[in-house]
Amino acid sequence: MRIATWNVNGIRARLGPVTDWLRDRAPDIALLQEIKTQDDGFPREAIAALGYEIHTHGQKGFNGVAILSRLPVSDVMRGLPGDEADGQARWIEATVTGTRPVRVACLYLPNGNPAPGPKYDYKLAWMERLRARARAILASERPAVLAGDYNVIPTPQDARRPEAWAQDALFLPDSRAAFRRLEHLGLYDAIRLRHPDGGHYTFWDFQRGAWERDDGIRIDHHLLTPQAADLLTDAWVEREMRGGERPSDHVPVWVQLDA
DNA sequence: ATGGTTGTGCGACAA
Repeated sequence: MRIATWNVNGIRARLGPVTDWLRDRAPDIALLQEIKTQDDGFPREAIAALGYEIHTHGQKGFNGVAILSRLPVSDVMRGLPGDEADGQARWIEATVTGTRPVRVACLYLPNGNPAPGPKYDYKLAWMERLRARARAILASERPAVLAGDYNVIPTPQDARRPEAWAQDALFLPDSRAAFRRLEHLGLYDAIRLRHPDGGHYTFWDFQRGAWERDDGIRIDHHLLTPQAADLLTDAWVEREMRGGERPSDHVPVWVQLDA
């Protein structure tokens, strides 16, 4: 079972690249963030025609997440629990069954800039809700993958120029500490497990020639329960997608599980 | 210090 997460930065603007990618790379499961459309605006036909079941949690103009799967999907849950008043579409979760069932969550963690301020407060509160949900998923003692745009640079080796991010919500000490708290529950960062060398950036800003300078950061992650980590056979970043036609500012990040 | 770019949707705002 191969699972890819990709912040597409607008599914309608990216429909060509996304359908080409689904056809060429054929992920079993694709977890998309920032679809930037309501559910009824999602281009279902073009993607369903490639053999994918589609489950969306959309929002007008901003945010929005989706699960695309060539394998059977069950028990879909929309919205991160813990705040009934939160209307932002940043979480969808489901069970996908290959040779065995895997619980998969697709998340778009708040950016949090500018920090300090209400947006940063929302980010940290959201991460605390994520921790509660992760704890419940871990308690099932089953294979589960929590993947998406975490908007957190976990360590200095995850940025080409860490000093440039010192005051940014993606790298502030409280953001990194909250990410570590997730890991300390017993979740494993798949790219870190397979590639402890650093680099492996997943995002390059559209501005200032960031891609041409390889001025990247690693903010898109797969966090695995121990039962999923036991099944992990590979993890990689599809870096070359950033140089393609009409790219997103993020690239796909993959895991392969023996499941 | 500022401005640089992209997407949504048509004026800002988010990133």
